[in-house]
Amino acid sequence: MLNCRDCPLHAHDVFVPFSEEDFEATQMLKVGEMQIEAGTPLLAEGARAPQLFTVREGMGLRYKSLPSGERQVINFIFPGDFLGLQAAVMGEIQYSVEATTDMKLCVFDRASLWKLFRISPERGYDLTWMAAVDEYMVAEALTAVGQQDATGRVAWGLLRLYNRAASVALVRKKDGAAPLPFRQQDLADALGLSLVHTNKTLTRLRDNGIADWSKGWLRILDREKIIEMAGADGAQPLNRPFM
Amino acid sequence: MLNCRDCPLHAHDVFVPFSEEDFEATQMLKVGEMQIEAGTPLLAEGARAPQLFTVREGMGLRYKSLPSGERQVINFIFPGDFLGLQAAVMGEIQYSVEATTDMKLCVFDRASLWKLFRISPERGYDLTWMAAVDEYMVAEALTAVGQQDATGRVAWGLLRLYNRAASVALVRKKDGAAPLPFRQQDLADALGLSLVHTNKTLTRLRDNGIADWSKGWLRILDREKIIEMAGADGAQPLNRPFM
DNA sequence: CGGTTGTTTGACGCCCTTCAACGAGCGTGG
DNA sequence: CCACGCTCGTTGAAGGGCGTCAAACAACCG
Repeated sequence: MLNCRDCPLHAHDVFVPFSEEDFEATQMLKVGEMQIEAGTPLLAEGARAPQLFTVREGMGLRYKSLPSGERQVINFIFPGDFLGLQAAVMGEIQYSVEATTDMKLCVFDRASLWKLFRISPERGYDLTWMAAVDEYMVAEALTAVGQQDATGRVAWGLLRLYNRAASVALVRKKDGAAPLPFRQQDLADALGLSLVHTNKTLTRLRDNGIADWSKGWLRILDREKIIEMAGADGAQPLNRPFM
Repeated sequence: MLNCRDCPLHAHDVFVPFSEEDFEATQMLKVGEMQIEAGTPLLAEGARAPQLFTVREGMGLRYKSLPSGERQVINFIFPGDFLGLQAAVMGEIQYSVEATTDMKLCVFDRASLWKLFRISPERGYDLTWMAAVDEYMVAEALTAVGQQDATGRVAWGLLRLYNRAASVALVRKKDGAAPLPFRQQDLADALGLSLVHTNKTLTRLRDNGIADWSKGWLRILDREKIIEMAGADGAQPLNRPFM
């Protein structure tokens, strides 16, 4: 089992460095590792998962389904994301998580989560911080979906995905492209747009030399422009702890 | 200064009861009280507020502004809400909070928040819980705004507002009406709809005997129907701690 | 090579936005 | 006491952005 000290996630600047105590407390909570294949559901709405996960490799989707059968993608999952915290503290899972690519996960015991707060107040603080960052990201999505038109939303979505990929060093050196293993339908469900209109908007962004997402890779061609279209400041993802 | 033991918020079932230690730890962090008038900004985007607030009385809005001048209402503020946690852990405020009615607040010192985790692991755990609940609520809003049409969104918004008011005993006995001091523009900005269309949808709900929001009071006329229209289960707001 | 999944493109229509104007309520000042 | 201005709610008309329907294309796979 990989020692937390050797976790490759520490290499990335977005993540706040661990102290000696952080390593010990985190290691104590870790109960194992897990690998799942692309397409596998990891958490399901309404279920009672006894585990918490940190994503070490791979990407996925977090979404909520409606009675009508549609779904809202709440967030895209990247390495460093911590899954199940909401379920752990609130008692029941309110959303589903699915692996889009193969994933490697670290597994933590949900029942002993509260112990972490006692063993290491610093790590407890970090958990609150992580929850706050999650809320911030969802609130940003809500703002984009609620206030922007289709072009703005797609621009915002691509920029967010690119920045998140870049923050964990997934960008390809030779051409600055980020891997994006999702379907257009996934982006459409995240932005509250129809598949068809999402597709047409992506085509327009490509033709206009703004951004090109094809064959699973995303390149930002005009960063200035897409930031403006996304109604965003150019800020990179905020620093945050991970588990 | 009101002692935490005498806080009227304890009367409501939505809130998890305090233990003896919870009282002590909370009281220790409390530095004062504050009253503000309707219309006053409480927190402003980009600012560095040194304080945290628990709403004891009154209602407000939490929103994010775009460069274009529009705003997305992230959530409506009710008694029991804890404000500024995100700012405290993430370092900078990402949204604004405004009082819609007069408000009474308890004030906590931001700088000593991290101490709380050391003094009382239970309260630290509660803070994470509260942050998770916040994220859950924003995610629900995102789902409504992203996947529902105007009727569904307005139904969802009214139902959410009614339930939140009911959970802190704001419902008027004689006719089951909840006070709703907001403007139609506020609801429109929360749902990503234009003011005009929000108004027309509200009129339709009223004419169809679903819900009646007028003169600042909201009555749910057909609970079954509005739950179905909102694409929600009939679940009441989740139990949660408060500060 | 047929089946499946995902992308692309065109046509059509409606839900919602925008523009515009009026009414209601209320506080202020003459 | 009424006039005036301001905010908020209400209503009608017109136009377009985006959803829906439909079908073809591309890639992959057993």
